[in-house]
Amino acid sequence: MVIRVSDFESQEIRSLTLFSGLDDACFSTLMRGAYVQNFPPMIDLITEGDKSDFLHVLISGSVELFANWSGHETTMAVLRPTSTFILAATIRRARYLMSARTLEKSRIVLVPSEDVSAVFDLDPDFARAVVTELAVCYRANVMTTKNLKLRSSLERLANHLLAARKLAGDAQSFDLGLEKRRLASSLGMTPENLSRAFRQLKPYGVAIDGSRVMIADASDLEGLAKPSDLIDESCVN
Amino acid sequence: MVIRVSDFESQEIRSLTLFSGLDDACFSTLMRGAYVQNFPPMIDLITEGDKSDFLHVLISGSVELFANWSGHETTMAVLRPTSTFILAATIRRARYLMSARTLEKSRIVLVPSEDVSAVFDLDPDFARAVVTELAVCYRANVMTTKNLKLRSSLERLANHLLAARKLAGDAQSFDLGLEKRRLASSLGMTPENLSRAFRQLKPYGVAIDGSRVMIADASDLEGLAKPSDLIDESCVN
DNA sequence: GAAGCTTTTTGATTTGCGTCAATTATTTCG
DNA sequence: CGAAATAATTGACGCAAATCAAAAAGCTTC
Repeated sequence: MVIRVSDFESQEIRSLTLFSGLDDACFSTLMRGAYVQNFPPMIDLITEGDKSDFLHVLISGSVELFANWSGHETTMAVLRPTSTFILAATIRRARYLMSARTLEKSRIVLVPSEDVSAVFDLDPDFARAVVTELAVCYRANVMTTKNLKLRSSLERLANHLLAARKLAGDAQSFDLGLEKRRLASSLGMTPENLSRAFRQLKPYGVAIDGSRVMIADASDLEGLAKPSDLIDESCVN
Repeated sequence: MVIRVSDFESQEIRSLTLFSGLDDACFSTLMRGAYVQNFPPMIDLITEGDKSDFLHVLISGSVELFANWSGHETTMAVLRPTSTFILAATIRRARYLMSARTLEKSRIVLVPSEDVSAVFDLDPDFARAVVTELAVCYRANVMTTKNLKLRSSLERLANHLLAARKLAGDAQSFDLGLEKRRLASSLGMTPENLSRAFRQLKPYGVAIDGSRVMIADASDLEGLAKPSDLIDESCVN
């Protein structure tokens, strides 16, 4: 059964950079073919290698992008609302390079690839929005690569914590927001190593209780992390 | 002094996917403001952190994209003709995330960012070409991340050699095409470790003499490398 | 609230890979 | 061409991080 996108959600989707510049007619075209779906946690949404059919928009909950090779699995990113995913595959009409699963109960809008393509040609503003969104994602990916190749796992963790703190409005304490094993995988390390890394950060004023992180003095941690806006600019997708 | 783009080079640039669909008027607009420049080897073209002003098109020679952090440097990619670079920064009008330098004597076309932007709005075909190019680059980057996170350095080398062999038309022997230390950096390893890795590949029929690589039996090496078109699809940029 | 699961932590051990240092090969350039 | 510089290789060593194993702590679920 197809479930239409509600007006309320429409509003929310519209607030995304990808859709904000769009004129009403075009936006309606996109939403007409789109449908919303609720998913329980740990549901596979897409599998790498499959052909892409829909642009996904995460409205609530959280989604993990991950990849497999030769028996190994790695977390590529953890997405939170409101963000789009697999835009590149949608545009290329190519096979997915990553798989996706829900982590929490999630609400997701699915926009048919053909509609995205059609509106792209119809509305120059949308075209510009798509290319901007893609450029942002591209740059985020470059940052990921730099992060992996230039930093040790301890430095990656330190920078992640500083970024998370910033996202939490520079709060003195904040929630980790995801399981530690997934954080570990996303940072390119094992859960065991992450656990030890947290202890190594104690002298820098980092305390952790469950999923609650407390950073006593951010500038202390920054001394170790050496954050750079050419690597750490917070960009979800 | 501004050097115009020759007709011959014009032809070559046009053959790029980015420009192929473009109508003549728009292409002329782009080329009118563009200029060509010759660079000796080892010349810094752009520096990460600087604001982007030009879309770069490599016509001949080769260019290294690299990044620095806290005293470390890593090779992000080595480009060969004909390819564009820093398209994402151009579109976002943002600061470069990577630096670039010539490796060989190179000929490069510089297209002002404003012109790219203007033609993007003017010509839907160009808009589509830009978004396609960007999507390709994005996907290449995702592959890089998967390569780094899912494979050991030996596996990365093995897959690189198989990809290079393919690029050389499945020739039994081919040139490495870049210094070993840059290859090492681009694969995320040290020169010393690369040297050892080459020796480890001997039992798999890999021989190396200077920059000449010989692969006796590709299928043998594939047994180790386990190449996947979701990671190894050859895409330069 | 206890039983059974999963996740996290901790410790012991191994290993892949980086670092340091020295030698050999290769390239550059006067 | 030969000297100097740069790259590549090799060996010894150390460290970061993975693996293995087991205990502890958190979650479910009935």
